[in-house]
Amino acid sequence: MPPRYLGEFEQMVLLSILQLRDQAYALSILAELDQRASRSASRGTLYKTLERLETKGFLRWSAEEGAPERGGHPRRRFTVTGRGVAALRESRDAFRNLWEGLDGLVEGSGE
Amino acid sequence: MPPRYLGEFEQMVLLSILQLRDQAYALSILAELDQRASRSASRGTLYKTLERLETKGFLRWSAEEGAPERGGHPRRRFTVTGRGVAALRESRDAFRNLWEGLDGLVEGSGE
DNA sequence: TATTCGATGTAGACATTGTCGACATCGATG
DNA sequence: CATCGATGTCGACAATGTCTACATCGAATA
Repeated sequence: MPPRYLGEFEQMVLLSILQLRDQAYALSILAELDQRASRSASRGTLYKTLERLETKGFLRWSAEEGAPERGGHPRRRFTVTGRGVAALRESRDAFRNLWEGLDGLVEGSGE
Repeated sequence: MPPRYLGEFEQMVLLSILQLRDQAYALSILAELDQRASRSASRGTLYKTLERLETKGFLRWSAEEGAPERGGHPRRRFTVTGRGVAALRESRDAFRNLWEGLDGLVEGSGE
């Protein structure tokens, strides 16, 4: 039975792809992650996650068409599948319920 | 160097404790998780997470004082530390930025 | 033209987190 | 005394997070 939930980083990656629309390439995902979530990760880390996410059917990719083809490898463009979006939504809802009413409490004086 | 981020389940556990205020006992945390996030987990899973969270300084616990003392073990009451709250806040902010503007997109027609 | 650089991606290893089931304690009940 | 219920502890293993090599190939450059 495959895992039922998305890990923390997996969610971030999926969300970054969604944000980038048709510009979701590995390197730009890394930049998006860094900008929006102040989260830095190596390319290896990202690719591993991308690979697992694909295996689970949460994302797809296609080699960039009619593109400059500058490197030794064709650049891959990633897109989130419907299942991926659904998983994201479920997780978001769960957290919304868990956070309900806590914002003020958490924003006030600590400890 | 200890890990910088909270895992998905760790966040949920911390949030459940916050929701329960002074009623955060292991079994009630499990119930809270199930009710708010439809997330079920065994006691073993929860205790392991609780133990790791404590090691990282994100939560504390105290044996229930002047209580009925019904079982072989004193019941433990959990509370989130200031560091725990801060970690939660950071994670929440990161996700807020990542979700920015995507709600509509995700709510609409799928795939 | 040989070297280096930049943009990609792959592979393998290992650390952290998520997950359980089995085991143990002890008062209350049958 | 055998069970049950409320607690916790342990040890094993699966899933996720993370990095450092390593490899390719066009372009820029020495």
